[in-house]
Amino acid sequence: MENNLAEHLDNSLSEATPPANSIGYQLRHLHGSMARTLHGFLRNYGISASQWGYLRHLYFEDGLSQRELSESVRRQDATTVTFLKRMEKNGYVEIRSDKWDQRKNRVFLTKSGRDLCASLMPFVARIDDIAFAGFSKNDEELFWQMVERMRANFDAFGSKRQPALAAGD
Amino acid sequence: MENNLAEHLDNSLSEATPPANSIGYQLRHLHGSMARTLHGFLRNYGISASQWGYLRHLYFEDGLSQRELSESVRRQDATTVTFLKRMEKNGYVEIRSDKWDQRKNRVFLTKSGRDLCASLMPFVARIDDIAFAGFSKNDEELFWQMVERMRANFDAFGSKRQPALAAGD
DNA sequence: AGAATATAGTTAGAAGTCTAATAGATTTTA
DNA sequence: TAAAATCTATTAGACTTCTAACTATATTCT
Repeated sequence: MENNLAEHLDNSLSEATPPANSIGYQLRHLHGSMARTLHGFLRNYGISASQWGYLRHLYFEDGLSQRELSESVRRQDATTVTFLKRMEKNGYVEIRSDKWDQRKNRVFLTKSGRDLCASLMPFVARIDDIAFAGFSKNDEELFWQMVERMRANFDAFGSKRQPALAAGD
Repeated sequence: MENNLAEHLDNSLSEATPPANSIGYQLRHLHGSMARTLHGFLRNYGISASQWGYLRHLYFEDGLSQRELSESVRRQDATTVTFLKRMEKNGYVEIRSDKWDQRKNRVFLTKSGRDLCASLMPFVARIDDIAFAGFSKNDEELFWQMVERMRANFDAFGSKRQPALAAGD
């Protein structure tokens, strides 16, 4: 992949793009299909895809503060509060106030939460197998690189952002 | 890309996958970065990314029934109702009852809605330029193929679905 | 024609997410 | 040390989306 960002952007204040050709539409569509499949796996356990994201992270690393957890799963602090309330009520997580810093809460997976994750994990892992079915090892690797590259492109654009489109132009 | 779906799935009731390696996490992350960028473009116009999806579709094809519109943008009928109420109030769309079938409404973009789309379109089109910056034409093409393939994989799995994981296993 | 079925759109209610404002705890600075 | 700034979590309110139940209209079948 060559890196010709500037040029690439310049020669294309492009023409109108039909929806189905846009990255936004396609990404959303793909994400939707994936989420539906995941939801199918989790439905019977009363766990949403979003909750699964939290639980899985805690399965690999718990004892995080709420802030750290939020960042790990890329959601806002406020969203995490909602998640924790529900999962604590269900007995899957436990929240203990940090010993040295009274502001912080530490989030732990309970035995019950850990067991749940362990039993679900192999099934959920199939999501990835389904996604990449028919991909060569090489293509799979390439796909990850592309996704990484693309995300970096957006993030780079976001940080050195132009002074925002004026409204009414 | 070879098509060895069945085999691929069989030899992998895989081990636990760390979050950051999962397609779910990565897709959501990428989609989030993209959506934030899009939101930045639209913010000053008081249009959400979701609304943009509807408007853009109508820009290319209006006169659809609500049902058809919902399917086009892959949202539920109920969601479309919410969208239409707001956009009609803002004067961007107009709803006329179908002449031959009283159940149906036909959705049209107003002059004002069409102008808005036209002025936003070139900016929003940059989203795709940003996404693919640094990609060769070939890589871009490959990426689309992979996305298409992946989505097909999920859809295929969804339709011939197993009798759903029993709860409590 | 009249009853049963199907289709289009709406409403109600729940869940998930975000932003902005707030309260409490800790650290920095004057 | 006291005041100011910063950090952590929470609350309040908005928005988007979904599912399920409902209403109105059309179509099909006997």
